[in-house]
Amino acid sequence: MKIGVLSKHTDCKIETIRYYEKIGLLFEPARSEGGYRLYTEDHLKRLVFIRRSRELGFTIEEIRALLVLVDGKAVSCADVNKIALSHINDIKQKIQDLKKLEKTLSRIASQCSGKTVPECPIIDALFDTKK
Amino acid sequence: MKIGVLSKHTDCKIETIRYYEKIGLLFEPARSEGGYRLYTEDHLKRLVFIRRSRELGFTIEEIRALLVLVDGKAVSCADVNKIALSHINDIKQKIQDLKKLEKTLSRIASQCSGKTVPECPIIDALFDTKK
DNA sequence: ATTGACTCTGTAGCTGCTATAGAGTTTATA
DNA sequence: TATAAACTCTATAGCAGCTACAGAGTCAAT
Repeated sequence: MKIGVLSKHTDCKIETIRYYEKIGLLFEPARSEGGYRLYTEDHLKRLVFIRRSRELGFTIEEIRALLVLVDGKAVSCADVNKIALSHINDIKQKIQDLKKLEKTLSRIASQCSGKTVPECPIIDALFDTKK
Repeated sequence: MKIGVLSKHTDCKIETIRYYEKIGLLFEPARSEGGYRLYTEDHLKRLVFIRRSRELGFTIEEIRALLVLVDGKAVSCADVNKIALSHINDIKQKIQDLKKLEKTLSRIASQCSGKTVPECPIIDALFDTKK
């Protein structure tokens, strides 16, 4: 399977596939006589894993850690669970932060009349250090 | 006011202040004989504005747009409101996306026994293209 | 034989900083 | 007054996670 085919199967850009190889997430594939990369089903499976993990917001380093476990003979579910739970906590934290942000911004914006006037409560609020 | 003093007043690293100057958010200040930057109260106010906006998640380009309005003679509250509302919508969208993510991940992780066993439902789920 | 589609490597760009290196300047102390 | 300490200068490279070139070579079909 050439890189373009793999790319279409995984919805992953060709450059990104080469990037994953470069940073060591994907094993180097065999090459054709002319030097084209030739991928196997194993590469496809692995790339699907990587893309799915990225979709779920795992960082490259987290994925690297997961792949070490995958590559190990016996996967320890406890290790995997640890990474996943830590990631879930990160997401929860981000949601909380964003909610707070949205509240603050909405409060500020609600003071705006929307008319074209020389003074603007939003701008004033941004010049202000107080929360 | 030298850059170190401005840095302390605004909780903004020296490198970041120089960076803001380089990308045109901060006006170039006067210089001392030896070439040190000398800031005024206006610079301080403007930097507070930038930092506060960043805290609220505005991007550099959004801040650039806000500053154009600030620098204009009469601030149109309608224009400012437009930028702010668009930003609030971005945040709301991000919250929704993260919530969905968390739900999916939690569902996957809940299937994990946490024991050290050879098979792992989290890993299996990551190998799976289906959501 | 030639066209077109594909792939190759290498490098630079994106956001918003942060962190060096190596030099020069200012201020405080001896 | 000398000198050390603290500060600042410019320029460049690095972070994540890709993406987008340029310029060359390869493969498949006509």
